[in-house]
Amino acid sequence: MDEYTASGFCIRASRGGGCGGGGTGTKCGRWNPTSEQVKVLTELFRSGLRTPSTDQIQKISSQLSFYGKIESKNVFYWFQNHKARERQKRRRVLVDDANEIMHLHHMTNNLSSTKHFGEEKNPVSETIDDQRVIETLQLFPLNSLNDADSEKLRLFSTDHNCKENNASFTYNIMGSTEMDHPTLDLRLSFV
Amino acid sequence: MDEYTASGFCIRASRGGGCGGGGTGTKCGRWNPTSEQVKVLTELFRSGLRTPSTDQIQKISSQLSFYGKIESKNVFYWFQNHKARERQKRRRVLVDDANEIMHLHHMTNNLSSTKHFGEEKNPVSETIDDQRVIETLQLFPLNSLNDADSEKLRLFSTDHNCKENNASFTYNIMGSTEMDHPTLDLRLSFV
DNA sequence: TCAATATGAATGAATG
DNA sequence: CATTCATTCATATTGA
Repeated sequence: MDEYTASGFCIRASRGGGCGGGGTGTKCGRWNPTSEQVKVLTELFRSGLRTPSTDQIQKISSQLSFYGKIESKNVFYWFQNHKARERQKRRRVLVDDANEIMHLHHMTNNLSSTKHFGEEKNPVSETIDDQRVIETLQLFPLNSLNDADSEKLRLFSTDHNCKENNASFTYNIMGSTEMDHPTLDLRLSFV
Repeated sequence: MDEYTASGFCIRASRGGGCGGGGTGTKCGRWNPTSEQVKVLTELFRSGLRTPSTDQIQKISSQLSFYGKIESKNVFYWFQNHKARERQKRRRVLVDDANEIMHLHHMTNNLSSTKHFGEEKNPVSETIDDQRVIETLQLFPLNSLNDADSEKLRLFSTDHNCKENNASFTYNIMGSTEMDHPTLDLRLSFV
């Protein structure tokens, strides 16, 4: 459940508060890496370092302290976060790309080449002409779900045969008083 | 032009805002959610969804891409931000209430000792009296960690005494064009 | 035009 | 290693 872990309180004082001592004018609170520090860390990461050992962390921290205040734990966390986030990013990008391809597939199937005009768009990547894609999708008539879209039909069907089959993500037309779009079936989201 | 009057000192080079690395637009523009997308997300949130799992995020994103360009990342951030900001708001309200109660407390203390209600702290949350907790924690020595964290102890609380111990520094001046600082000898890091 | 605000994006620091 | 939270940065939007 939403048990709030009785944990981390951020104990930070306000800006410029105590934190005492600091000769380098370091702000109390969390580590604020210097651009040089980030540069070096990134370089290390790029060179293949992922999970530095304690010794390596110590050394790196020691060296990076040349550019500003730093602790070993900062280095440790930096690598942890960097690694995790790169992994996340990769995962999400992959899925997103798959989705986009699916959408483009649908689009081209539906529109059937009514877009020759303006074709001089740079085909470098699918990300360049975002606007166009967005417009296209937005203009895409929601009612034009003809039988060709078997998949979409299935997705948008108010059918409720997907009780425990979490594999299928179904829509559930809500009251539809003036809802011009299908809504997510929230029940499935809490499985 | 970019005069940051109050906060200023944004010395960090390109952290954060960078449009690097396969972001949404891949150009510096950030995701601009459609009203339908926002509507659906808000509905999900209102229905109790706070931290969707990765799968849920991907599904939501996939479905919302029907209304416009969107990435999993956007859904992820949306929920993070929404949740955090609701929490912020609530916390502020709580603090305000606490202050008010304190005021009332003072007043009623002067008047009489009628403070029977409100005595039982609701165990729901530990954040009721932030001020008090914060003060306590700040005074807390922070050394009282149990041996369960021996590993972390060894790593975290040992150094950060970045003195002039540069004897062990190993510099490797790279033939960089305008590198005004010494660089880490990466070879040391991979031993 | 320029502020204040809302909000998308990022990241440091944890926790399990 | 994954997930989460607090905080901060940056920008789009909006109001005066």
